[in-house]
Amino acid sequence: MPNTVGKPYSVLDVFKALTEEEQQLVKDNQVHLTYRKREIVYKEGSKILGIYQVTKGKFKIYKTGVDQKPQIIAFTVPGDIQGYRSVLSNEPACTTVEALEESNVSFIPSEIIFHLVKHNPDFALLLIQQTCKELDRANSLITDIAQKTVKERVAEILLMLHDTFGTNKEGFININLTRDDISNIIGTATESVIRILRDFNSKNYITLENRKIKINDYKRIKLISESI
Amino acid sequence: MPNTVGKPYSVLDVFKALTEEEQQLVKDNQVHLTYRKREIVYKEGSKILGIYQVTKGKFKIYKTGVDQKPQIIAFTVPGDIQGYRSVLSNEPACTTVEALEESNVSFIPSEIIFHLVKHNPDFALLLIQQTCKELDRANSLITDIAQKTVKERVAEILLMLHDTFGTNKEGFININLTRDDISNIIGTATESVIRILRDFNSKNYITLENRKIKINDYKRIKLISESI
DNA sequence: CGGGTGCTTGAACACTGTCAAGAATTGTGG
DNA sequence: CCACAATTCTTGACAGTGTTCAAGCACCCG
Repeated sequence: MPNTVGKPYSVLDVFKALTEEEQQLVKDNQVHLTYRKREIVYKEGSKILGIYQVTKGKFKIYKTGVDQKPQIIAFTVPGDIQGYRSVLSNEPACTTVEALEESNVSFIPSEIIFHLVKHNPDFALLLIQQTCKELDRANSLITDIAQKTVKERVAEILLMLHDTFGTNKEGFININLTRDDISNIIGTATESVIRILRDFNSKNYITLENRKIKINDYKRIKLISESI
Repeated sequence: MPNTVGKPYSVLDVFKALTEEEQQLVKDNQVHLTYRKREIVYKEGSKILGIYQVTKGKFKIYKTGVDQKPQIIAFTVPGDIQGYRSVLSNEPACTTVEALEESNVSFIPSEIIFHLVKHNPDFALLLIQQTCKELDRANSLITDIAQKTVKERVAEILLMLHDTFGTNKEGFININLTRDDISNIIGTATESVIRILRDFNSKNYITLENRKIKINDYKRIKLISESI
């Protein structure tokens, strides 16, 4: 079975199941919000009043672990919805959502979401499928973190970032993460990430330019990520 | 936020949302199956044709990782449903389900589940909530494995097993796992688990009797699990 | 009661984390 | 837009945790 951690993030457009009337209902009740870099949409433990669909930009999703160290669980891509777990289960948020750059979201109040789930089974089904997708990814991440070495995980995360966010015209991955962020994805020390990136760089598998990363030898990185 | 890995498994009875008529439909279409120790309900990658509700016994749920090494993702308790992700997303199973002891399940064909999701929004909502619960647990497990030491994880897993499966009259945890199983939950070498269990045993925090484990000093184990 | 599986231990060593210090980059206020 | 402050990055040395390998023992099942 191929793991799914390394697969690019993809999104089910859960709203495609809506009737025109329902789409209008969403439109009439949604609120557009803008977040600047480092701004927080909601915090782990807080009550939230609706769901957030990302329309532009990127967010990191994390939990707070030992000694307040954040553990990054996921990233968003445009189209992603966040907060629906908390809303539908009527529980406090179990993760924090923080903007990585200037980003926009559309906020849709809980009542609307409940109304849609209650009246549109296709919408409910898509929501279940989206959750299952996330669960599958989480399970793969567990397996990876538990079994792979730090070097393998760094390689894997590079591929995932590459495939999820794409590259600019020079081939650099379209995301601005600190070394610390990367270490908080794979659960290791910042220095370890730095050393491994430097190592890949010196072997020319990747090119580093401050926070920008270009993958030169995709196949090689792939092999490393698969413990070969 | 308290982590949820250490919390005992609990189950939402998703079928409580059914009307009498629907319950009868399930009853008329379900099939009761028995599995002996080590028997496999379904394997990662296989197509499955319905969902399985555990009525008696215990199963371990795992993914296959590097070098075929299994990574245990979860255990079942009676009432748990398995396979619904695969069914509802119409994708191959992403985990393997294997009996830890003589166990019974009730198999309910996909069509019935789809019918219920389509016609009973409360059932759909419960399914979403159940999935969200599992997702939250998975996220906590990621954070734990990524950030805690092996000793802390062993302590945490002991508490989880204790709280999930309870103890017999002598105080031993009601589950029969090999050291290898335990190492496959927390992602470490079998020898490491053995050494740590021996250490806890020698300090009288726990009592070992072959595969049976009794927690003598719950508070101490709790402290260890929280990196204190 | 024999074979297989699982458990246990020791020793060597590899990997990763921690600490500290300095360099580079990024962000901010004027 | 510049200068300064703050943050992030980098490197080295070292410690410690955890893995691997190997060998022998214990338990359990047929």
